Amino acid sequence: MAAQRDEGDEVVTGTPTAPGADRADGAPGADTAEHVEEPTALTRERARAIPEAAVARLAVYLRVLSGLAEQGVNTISSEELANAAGVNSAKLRKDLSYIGSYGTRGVGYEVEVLVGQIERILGLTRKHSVCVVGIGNLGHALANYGGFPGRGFPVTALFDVDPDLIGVPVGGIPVDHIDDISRVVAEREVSIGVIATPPKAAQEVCDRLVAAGVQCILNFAPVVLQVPDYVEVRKVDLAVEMQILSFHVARRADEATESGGGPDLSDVDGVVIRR
Amino acid sequence: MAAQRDEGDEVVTGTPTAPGADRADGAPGADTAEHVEEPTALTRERARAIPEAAVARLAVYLRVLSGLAEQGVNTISSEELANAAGVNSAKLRKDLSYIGSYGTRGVGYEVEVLVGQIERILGLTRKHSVCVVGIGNLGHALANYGGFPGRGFPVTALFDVDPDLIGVPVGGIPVDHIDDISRVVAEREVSIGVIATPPKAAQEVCDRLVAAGVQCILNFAPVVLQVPDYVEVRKVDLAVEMQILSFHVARRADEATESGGGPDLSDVDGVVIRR
DNA sequence: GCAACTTTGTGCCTGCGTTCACAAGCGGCT
DNA sequence: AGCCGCTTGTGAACGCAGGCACAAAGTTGC
Ligand SMILES: NC(=O)c1ccc[n+]([C@@H]2O[C@H](COP(=O)([O-])OP(=O)(O)OC[C@H]3O[C@@H](n4cnc5c(N)ncnc54)[C@H](O)[C@@H]3O)[C@@H](O)[C@H]2O)c1
Ligand SMILES: NC(=O)c1ccc[n+]([C@@H]2O[C@H](COP(=O)([O-])OP(=O)(O)OC[C@H]3O[C@@H](n4cnc5c(N)ncnc54)[C@H](O)[C@@H]3O)[C@@H](O)[C@H]2O)c1
Repeated sequence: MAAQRDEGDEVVTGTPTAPGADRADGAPGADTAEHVEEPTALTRERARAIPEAAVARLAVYLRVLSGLAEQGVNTISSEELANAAGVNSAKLRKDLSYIGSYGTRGVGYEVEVLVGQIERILGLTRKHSVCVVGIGNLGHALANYGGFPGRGFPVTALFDVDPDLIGVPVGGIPVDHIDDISRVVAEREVSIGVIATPPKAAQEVCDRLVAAGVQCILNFAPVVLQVPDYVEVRKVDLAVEMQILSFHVARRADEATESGGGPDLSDVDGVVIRR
Repeated sequence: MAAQRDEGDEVVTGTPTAPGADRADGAPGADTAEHVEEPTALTRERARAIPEAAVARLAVYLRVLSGLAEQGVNTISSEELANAAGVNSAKLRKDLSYIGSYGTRGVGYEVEVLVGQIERILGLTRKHSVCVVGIGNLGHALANYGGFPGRGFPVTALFDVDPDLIGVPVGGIPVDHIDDISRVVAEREVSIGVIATPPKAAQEVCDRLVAAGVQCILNFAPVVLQVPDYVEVRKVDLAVEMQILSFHVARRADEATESGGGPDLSDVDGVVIRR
């Protein structure tokens, strides 16, 4: 594991991890003892010193930066970039500091350098082959979408169970039967699986993907998938998004109601306070 | 009057989340009866005190509970429900406690009651009319999707600029021209707008939605939208999701490398350091 | 070469969200 | 009726993320 270091040499001095993260109290859990990890082990295991929230933002910065690069912009300050990305500039600088120090004080960041570094951290220097399972409404849209290949995520395999779809090319790629998933996934070195099947089939499809060796899954079906620890799942749940928006609508209506007598809805209050 | 300005000046557009989070609600439980406070104020405050993360989970619980209700399940414990929803049971109980105390100690929660209460909090007792702008690949999928109406989010309007699409029904609804957006949105009382146009058109479409009175937006285009404070935006960014997965792939490969000590290994590395 | 200015990188504080652990409450069993 | 075991609801601790503010570090101008 020798410390391999890239061109960027310097290495950020660790960040978080307070040394004295020991448990203060003396009373360990009564029931489940579990295992407590200790700093050293934890340190290595958690090579992910980068908070996931920061990773998500890095992806956004990357997009903004790519756009700037195309426009011929060479350097940009944290203030400007933060503005374009819709975040606080201090947060942006902190996010960037997780990946190293690539800025020049008094000047800003070199767009190209930042693009390169973020891509490196996000693992975009490799291509990540993607497969889509369930070529219905959504699956078709995904297969036809041109935005993925351009960003290093070529869709290389499509699966379904519908006999009418098997063999038919969608977005240039012929649909394979789900039963061939293991073989095809191995052949095309698929590393990310996208689930766009009806909810009922999602868990089974997920299991098959995992069995085929896929360790990263993006799930569009509105179900909670059960997977082994080593598999990473992200979900896109439109119904949940809608409901969150609905919650805000309700909140807003609630506040408005307060001043003006609302129509009939009376149930809004009563949220209550019981204790 | 839209009050929407673009990048030109620094609008700042406050942080995306938590608009006026200055509240330092002090007494959550308030079991001390002595300090009497006005129910109204507290009610409202209480309501808005639900963390957004909890709202998102409530939506998930709701789905699980709805499924259980259909299966004829009457009661369920926090442990079971937490399991089904993929969260920690303590967290689940705390989430539920935000909306009131509807459980029975020693027994659990009555499914129907919980469903009703969560729906109330999420504002699902009203229908929220949805419009989709940009009827391309994704827009078609969304328009054809049957899952929204069933959950209280009927899609009632579709917009595009492509003359070939105008008037053509998709999923039973004829596509209107974007220029008619204000009128149509008002007529059909649209409260949620979905943006599925190419990135370049997204900000403009967003501005039009806002001008038309839509205060909740779900954005699929990979751009950071600028909106007035009172508008709630949620985004679904597939590229970002992919990149987060990619990050995990890279990290994993990194860890593997560590033990194996691969010779050539590519560039992925040096992600972190810490000491 | 020095001073004034700009912008980064980060220590520190604050606040939120998560998790633990347990008293309180409820039903059932004896 | 009273006890026992189960499950809720929540106070409290903890850890992480966000944001401020400033020293460090670099640039530009004189
Ligand atoms: N269409 C949307 O806009 C939309 C929006 C939000 C969520 N979703 C979710 O995405 C998923 C797909 O939606 P859709 O509208 O494309 O559905 P769809 O019914 O149009 O397509 C589903 C496809 O999956 C295939 N399929 C079924 N079982 C399968 C299996 N075991 N293995 C492989 N393929 C299988 C079907 O043959 C079909 O082609 C659903 O879970 C839906 O809830 C869709
Ligand atoms: N298709 C996917 O699976 C997918 C996946 C991720 C993200 N996205 C994003 O979703 C958006 C839509 O993707 P798509 O594949 O459906 O694109 P698309 O090109 O198929 O469709 C875009 C539609 O928007 C319409 N349009 C263009 N300008 C408009 C305007 N000013 N007002 C109204 N309508 C306008 C076009 O006429 C077209 O019908 C894009 O931003 C894309 O990046 C799509």
